Amino acid sequence: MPSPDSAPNRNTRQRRAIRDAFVTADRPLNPNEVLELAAAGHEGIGIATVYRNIKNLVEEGWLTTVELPGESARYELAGKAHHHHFHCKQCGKVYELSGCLSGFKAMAPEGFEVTGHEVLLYGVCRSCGEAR
Amino acid sequence: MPSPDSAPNRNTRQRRAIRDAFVTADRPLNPNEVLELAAAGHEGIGIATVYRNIKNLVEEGWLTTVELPGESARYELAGKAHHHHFHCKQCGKVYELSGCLSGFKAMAPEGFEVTGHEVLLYGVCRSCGEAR
DNA sequence: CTGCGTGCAAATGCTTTGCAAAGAC
DNA sequence: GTCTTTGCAAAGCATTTGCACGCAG
Repeated sequence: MPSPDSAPNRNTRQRRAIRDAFVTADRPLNPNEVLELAAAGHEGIGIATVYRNIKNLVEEGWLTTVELPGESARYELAGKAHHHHFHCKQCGKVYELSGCLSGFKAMAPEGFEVTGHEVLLYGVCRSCGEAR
Repeated sequence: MPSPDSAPNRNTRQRRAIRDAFVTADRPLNPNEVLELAAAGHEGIGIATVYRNIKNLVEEGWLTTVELPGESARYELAGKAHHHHFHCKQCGKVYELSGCLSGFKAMAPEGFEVTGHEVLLYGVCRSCGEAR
């Protein structure tokens, strides 16, 4: 065992399909969405494989976890600029927002050190709004 | 069935214990914390009963749900003013904040209707910061 | 008394894991 | 050929539900 880390990480058909799903979708996906997207073009792919690869890609730093209150975890491509998300109450999809607000540190009481924040907007996305 | 709603809602020892737990703790609790707190002074109480009563109290409007990313749902007394939460990375406790920011609507793209938002601050709370 | 509420255990849904077989290199 | 990855099915957890008994009203 030379280097302590360095996962071999073979380039299988399934792993390729999963990565493609994220690149193509370009929005946070949960394991189930990944399964559907990855299984779409290709033949069958197991849900366990999806979970294993996602965990793997997160450890590699290729994906980051997006946790929304009350939802199961989703994942998106890592390396994007600081951003937050919009959750459509109608279709359930999650979109990425750009930009952010400042002044969060002022919300905490004295003596509390703020090291990060999370913002989530709820509402109706454009396609759902137009459809109504 | 005269009135369509109006749950009879009997005042049992267990329900009293659960309500006490929330009043005493005065911070968001998850079902497991409720179980421990409610079971503390009194004799045994079932986890199923905790879940059933929490769901009940939420429907009644006595509790509201507090969903934190990556955590199981917590609940707190309803009727408080609009506020957000602070999650201490050290001790894991969740605190209530007062105040809020404005300008969230501007974060969404055109065509997206924003009906609500959620803010969560992460960091180190006062007691953990002092202890260091 | 009359039923609602409780407790237990079984059911459920999502995620993880064990193991033998298939595939990457 | 060797060693990782897959697929299936079983195991784990947290939460929910069915059912018979117990307690509140």
